[in-house]
Amino acid sequence: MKEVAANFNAKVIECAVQEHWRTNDTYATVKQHRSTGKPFFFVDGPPYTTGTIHLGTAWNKILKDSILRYHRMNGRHVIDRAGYDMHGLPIEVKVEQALGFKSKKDIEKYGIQKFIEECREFAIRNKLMMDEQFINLGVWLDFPGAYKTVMPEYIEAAWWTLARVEDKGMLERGHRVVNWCPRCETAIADAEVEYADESDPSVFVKFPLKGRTNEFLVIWTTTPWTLPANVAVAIAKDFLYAKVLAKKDDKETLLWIAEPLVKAVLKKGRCKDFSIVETKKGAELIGWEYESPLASCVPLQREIAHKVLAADFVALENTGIVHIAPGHGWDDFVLGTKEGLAIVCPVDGAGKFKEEAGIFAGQYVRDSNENVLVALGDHLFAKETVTHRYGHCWRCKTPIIFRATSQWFLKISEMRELMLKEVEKVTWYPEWAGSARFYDWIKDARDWCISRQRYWGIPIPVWVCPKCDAYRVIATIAELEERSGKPLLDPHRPYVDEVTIPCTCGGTMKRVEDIFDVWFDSAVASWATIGFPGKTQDFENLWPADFITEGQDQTRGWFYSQLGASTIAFGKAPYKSVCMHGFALDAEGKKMSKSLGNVVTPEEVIAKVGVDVLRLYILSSSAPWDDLKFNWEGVGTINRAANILWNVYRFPVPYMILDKFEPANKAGLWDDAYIRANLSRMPDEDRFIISRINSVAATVDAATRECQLHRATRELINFILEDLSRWYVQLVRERMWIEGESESKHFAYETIYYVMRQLIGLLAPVCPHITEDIYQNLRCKNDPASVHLLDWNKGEPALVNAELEQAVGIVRSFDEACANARQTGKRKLRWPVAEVVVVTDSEPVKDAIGRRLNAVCKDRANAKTVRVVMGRWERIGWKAEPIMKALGKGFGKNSFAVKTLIETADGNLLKTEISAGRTVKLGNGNAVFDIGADHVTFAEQLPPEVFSSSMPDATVYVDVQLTPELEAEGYAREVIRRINEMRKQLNLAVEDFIVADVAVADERICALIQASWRTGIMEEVRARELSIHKTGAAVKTFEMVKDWDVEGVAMTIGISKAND
RNA sequence: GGGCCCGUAGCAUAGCCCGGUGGUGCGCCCGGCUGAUAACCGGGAGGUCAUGUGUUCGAAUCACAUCGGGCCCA
Repeated sequence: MKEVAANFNAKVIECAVQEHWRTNDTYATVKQHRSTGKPFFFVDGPPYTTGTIHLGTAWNKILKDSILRYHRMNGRHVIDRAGYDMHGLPIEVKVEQALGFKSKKDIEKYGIQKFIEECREFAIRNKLMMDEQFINLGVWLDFPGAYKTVMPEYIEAAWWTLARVEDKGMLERGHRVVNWCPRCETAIADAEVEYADESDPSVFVKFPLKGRTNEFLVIWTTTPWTLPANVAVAIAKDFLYAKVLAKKDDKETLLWIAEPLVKAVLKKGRCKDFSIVETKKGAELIGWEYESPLASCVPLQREIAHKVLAADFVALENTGIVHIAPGHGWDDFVLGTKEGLAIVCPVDGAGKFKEEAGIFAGQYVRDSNENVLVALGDHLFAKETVTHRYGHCWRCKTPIIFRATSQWFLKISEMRELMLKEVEKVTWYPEWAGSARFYDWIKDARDWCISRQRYWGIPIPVWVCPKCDAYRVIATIAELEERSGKPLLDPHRPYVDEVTIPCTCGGTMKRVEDIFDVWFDSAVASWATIGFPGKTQDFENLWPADFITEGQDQTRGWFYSQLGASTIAFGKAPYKSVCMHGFALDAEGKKMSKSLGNVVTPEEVIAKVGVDVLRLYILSSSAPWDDLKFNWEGVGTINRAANILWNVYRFPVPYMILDKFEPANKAGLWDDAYIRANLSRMPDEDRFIISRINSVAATVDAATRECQLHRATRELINFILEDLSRWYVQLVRERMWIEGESESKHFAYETIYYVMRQLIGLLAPVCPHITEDIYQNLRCKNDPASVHLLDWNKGEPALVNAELEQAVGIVRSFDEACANARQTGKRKLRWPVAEVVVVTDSEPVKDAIGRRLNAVCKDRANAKTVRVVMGRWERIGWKAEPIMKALGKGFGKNSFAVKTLIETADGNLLKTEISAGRTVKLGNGNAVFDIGADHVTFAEQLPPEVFSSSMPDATVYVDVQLTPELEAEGYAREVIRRINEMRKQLNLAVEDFIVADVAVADERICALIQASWRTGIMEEVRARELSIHKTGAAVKTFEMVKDWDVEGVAMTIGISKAND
């Protein structure tokens, strides 16, 4: 055992521990040690490799690490491969920005090969940076062996999965409306759309009805640019529609609008005069034909037969008539498919109108809105601007458009039922994350568009024959090489694009150009991480995963993508349990964002308080699934708790070293045999703390098993502060100071050693560095080489003593009540008191304070005696207090006399009689009055210099009255304290001797101390010589002389170090 | 507009499932201890339990509505 640094310096400790782990390869040793245990298959949700980690990412890994460390200590062989998500649009966008690119054309010009190599380089660079940051957090995952979505084996897993999807008939090549980013020129998934406020025109447009003059349908839209693609309007069958005669500027028109909305619409069109000509049910409008108001300038529109249809999504909003452009809206598309409408889409991938859009050709759709309105001319009925939530590309923030294109889909909508069933089988922490949140999300799931028209991703392994249109899904690289007859250098674009396969029809199959949605990459992680399909053994033994944990945003992300892919490929969920965690917010509960300037980085926190405190803070301050409001004060509090842990650990070490203490062990291997064997002979405080640490262990174990790390950590912090520091250490101090051999001291050493060993074991998953540092200093020479090699303590019921814990609880309440009463009585703890009396009716209180822990009570209370009185303490008197209101009623003008009688009567006697239900006669000679229960109340009357305070089930009375003996002791204690203070100021060593002189101004006090305490003081301050005398006598020269005011008595104290 | 979660003293949290005096920590003020000491301990003040309505003898707790925050969706 070594001396321990006086100041707790987390950074120094953590650096040293990390270095120790590196040189001893501790992580590998721990894994090796557990390699024969029951497997615990964990899958790391792969963070995306852009830039540095933030507090939320840190939280995520800290949570994972703590839970996995717990399982390792419980003997599990943890599959702990880290993972990284390294493909996809976010990286492409970053690289594009770095290269100053504006569109896909720039990429093509630059060369796809060069471009993807840039992307690869970017991803790898970031991955290495993130490795380092995670390792600095103390996270023990397999980082060198991490799965990376860019590896050929990984890509193969995605390919294999798609082939499997195809086998199940769940892959569909379809011409559908998808979310489209016109900047990235690709389809994006629902999950990639971000909603933000956008300003758009809100317009009401008149569509002329065919064969009628001056009669129109009025529609509403916020996307005028979709009007060139209009093919129909939709109404609701059951709504009532009105034909309105509207007058404006002396012109009359006939307008069809849903009847309840007429007034509002005409107001927007500034028509003051109008009248309803006729009304019809929506059903009667079906089949009406109309013409496009853009027919003259958009050739495409002239070829379309526009008509009125019914649709159930039409709401009683705006005009009640909905513009339908099946090429540019999801509902429109579904309706169009059902009704056999033309799916027109005169917009290209870059969001520009094609030739068929006539005068708008070449214009960017959002820029063309104004031109469309101009072209509408008189058909524009009303126009205003709205700000509404609109979808944006998650990466480049460009407003998305809907566009009908040819894409590849996973038929999720057909899997919903099975997915919902599987969700129910998964254990969710918290329960509602699955049963409510995730369940609702899946209920509404649509088919998943998995194709992207981009470059940096897993190429979709589909080869199509241009001659016969047949396609083939390739499952593995080997299959591709075999069919193509050529080796594959790299399964990425553009290398894979060059590979062709002969078709059975004689044609040559070419790969479709698309790559996978990056969410599909991570969707296959649970089997890709164990090498499937390349290797199958681990898959058969391990899959599905025992546990995953990610943030609440992954409900629609990874929880979902994995479930979808897995349910199609294997018919079941890829995980058995899921813990959903929250987000890291700022102290006000707002999202941390660069623009708000409220971002706190993990580095900042680590720089101030170190990693373990950050870990303990994050895990203890909120439940995993609640959002974390980051708060520096809270961090400070946890740091203080860590500091107290350090002090508690440090406190006995010097004494143990001095005594060459070594805990009882067998051949250098420590266990708790000594504690078990000697427990019954140990002092109560030792048995208490041993019991407590085992109760705590049981609580911590139960909480951790349920992912309730906040409960586990709070329990541990509470134990350190309350039980260890504030209680046990206070009680055990004197035993540490015993010089020479002592069984009592030895018990204390063994106890505190045992408790520290158990405590650091329980704390090791959360604070891996501090506990390792402490363990390395405490371990016996043949003990396991790391705290992380220890077995978990679930709490040993045989060592738990509930009655004792309860008794100590009572004594601690007593302790607090004493302090309270002393404070009221203005008697410092240093000054002894003659007696403390506890009045109670409770047997447990009586037993704890009066018998079992009486010695502790006396010590804590600094009292000569502590005794318990059941029922009533004879020194407590009762004072009768008249109730004047009642006296006035009962005694009229004699009230005042009665009042005096009551006040001067013997309160005790009065109370006894009245409590027994009798009346008491009080008189002053001339008159006698009957006093009953109505007339008086009783107040407790304490003897002089007795002060009380209440505790649960009892009242504590402290008698602070001084006797000469008590006074002498009190002053003696004051002198001792001051001499010791001066010793410290002189920097004397604990074992140094001194000579001292005390001059006291008050003759009586001087005599008191002199008479009984001179020797006592000399012992306590290690004085060779001590003179106590009245002020004024000649004083020798001392190294230090100080004047003191001791409770109003002036003293001059001089001390010097004794020679020799 | 919809789903889920959260709202308790200046700050952070427990209690809510299963209704019966709202605990705790930090900070603040006062005090104690002085061989854990640039540490440690005690006491005190501080609460419309977001708001409103309902159920009930009784609501922080149950129900409904509103407001505010977060995540997700349309």
